[in-house]
Amino acid sequence: MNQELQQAQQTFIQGMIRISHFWGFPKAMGAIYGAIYLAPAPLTLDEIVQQVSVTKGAVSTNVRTLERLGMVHKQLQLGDRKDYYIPETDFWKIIRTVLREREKQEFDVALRTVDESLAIVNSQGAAADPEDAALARLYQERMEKMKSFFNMLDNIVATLLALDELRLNTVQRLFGKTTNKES
Amino acid sequence: MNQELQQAQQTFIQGMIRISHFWGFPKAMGAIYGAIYLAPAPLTLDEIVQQVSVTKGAVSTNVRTLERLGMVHKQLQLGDRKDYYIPETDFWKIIRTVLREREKQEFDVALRTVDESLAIVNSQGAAADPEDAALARLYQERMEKMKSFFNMLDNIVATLLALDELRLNTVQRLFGKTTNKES
DNA sequence: TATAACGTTTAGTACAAACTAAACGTAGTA
DNA sequence: TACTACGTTTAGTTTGTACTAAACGTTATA
Repeated sequence: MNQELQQAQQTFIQGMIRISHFWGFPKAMGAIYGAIYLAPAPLTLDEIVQQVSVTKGAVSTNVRTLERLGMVHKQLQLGDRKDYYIPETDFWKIIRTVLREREKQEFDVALRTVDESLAIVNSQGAAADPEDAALARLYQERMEKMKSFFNMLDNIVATLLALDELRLNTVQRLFGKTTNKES
Repeated sequence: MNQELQQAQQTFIQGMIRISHFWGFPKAMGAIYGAIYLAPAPLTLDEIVQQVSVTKGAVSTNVRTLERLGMVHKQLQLGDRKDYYIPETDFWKIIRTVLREREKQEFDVALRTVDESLAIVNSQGAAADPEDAALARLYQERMEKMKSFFNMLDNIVATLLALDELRLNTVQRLFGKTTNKES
């Protein structure tokens, strides 16, 4: 591989590291995905180790979560103990998997937590102290408001997840045309 | 404040802590927002310190970023050096501000980084080595693909930011009705 | 059966980021 | 003018987490 290509790859990987870090994922994870994404052929664990400078153990764990998120796929061959990794290049598919695996759970937790607090407020009858009663009403109102917001997010995500690839193409047509930032 | 209300508040704040942490914000930030969100009256810095158990310095810095994200608002009174904080309760407004302040920037950075790598690949003429030439083509193809994806995200975010509150009501009507998870 | 080539697990380390405690600057107040 | 009551800044500490290095288990191969 010549000079420019190597530099382009490294720059790209640096970008992936940054993005990964920003979204709260390990930096190595971004680097690894970058390497696999640009590879002309399926990569083995040791090849990844060589390309990004990270130990085998770290690559092993990171590549596993990448696979869990549907960002890479493992390819196995008979009579060969090596694992070969290829990138998932359909980013909409990735987003859907990540939403399902990671965000969805957390949305549900958020919903449940607010609900739990709300249940505590509701559990008490009319408070003796009128000041407490007013506070209880405020709590109910505010918590209900947040709850319905979370519910809405939940519905939006659920809708996204329900979209099949055909409809995603529609999204792409909707937002893809207006390239307002061409270089 | 009676027992149940206090417990409800604490549970709620715990939830905010968790959510904040999940989204990569400081935990104290979530707690502080939770306290302000449930307060029946504007809170001063020292009152916040008392409600969430965090030192004044931490509250000072966290409340500032909360204000920058449009999640709370500072209220000043003449002849009073104290700062009074009230919550922003319009979550769609918050999302728009956060997108603008935080994610938008990062989307742009991501776009630029990929663009930069692409520029390096394009800078070199046809490679001497045919293998390098093939690799260069792959890089171009893959990087272009990611670039257009980022561009699309950028457009979606831009569209969201352009939505005024009137249209957001439409979103709410669209996704708000189907409450599939009532408790 | 020993050896080499895999991926995984684990114990220890390094680092970034959030927090605490305290000093600080400033503006009202006696 | 000293004193008090604020919010902010800073130096130091803590903590969680991602990483390294190395041991490990397993499977193919000589």
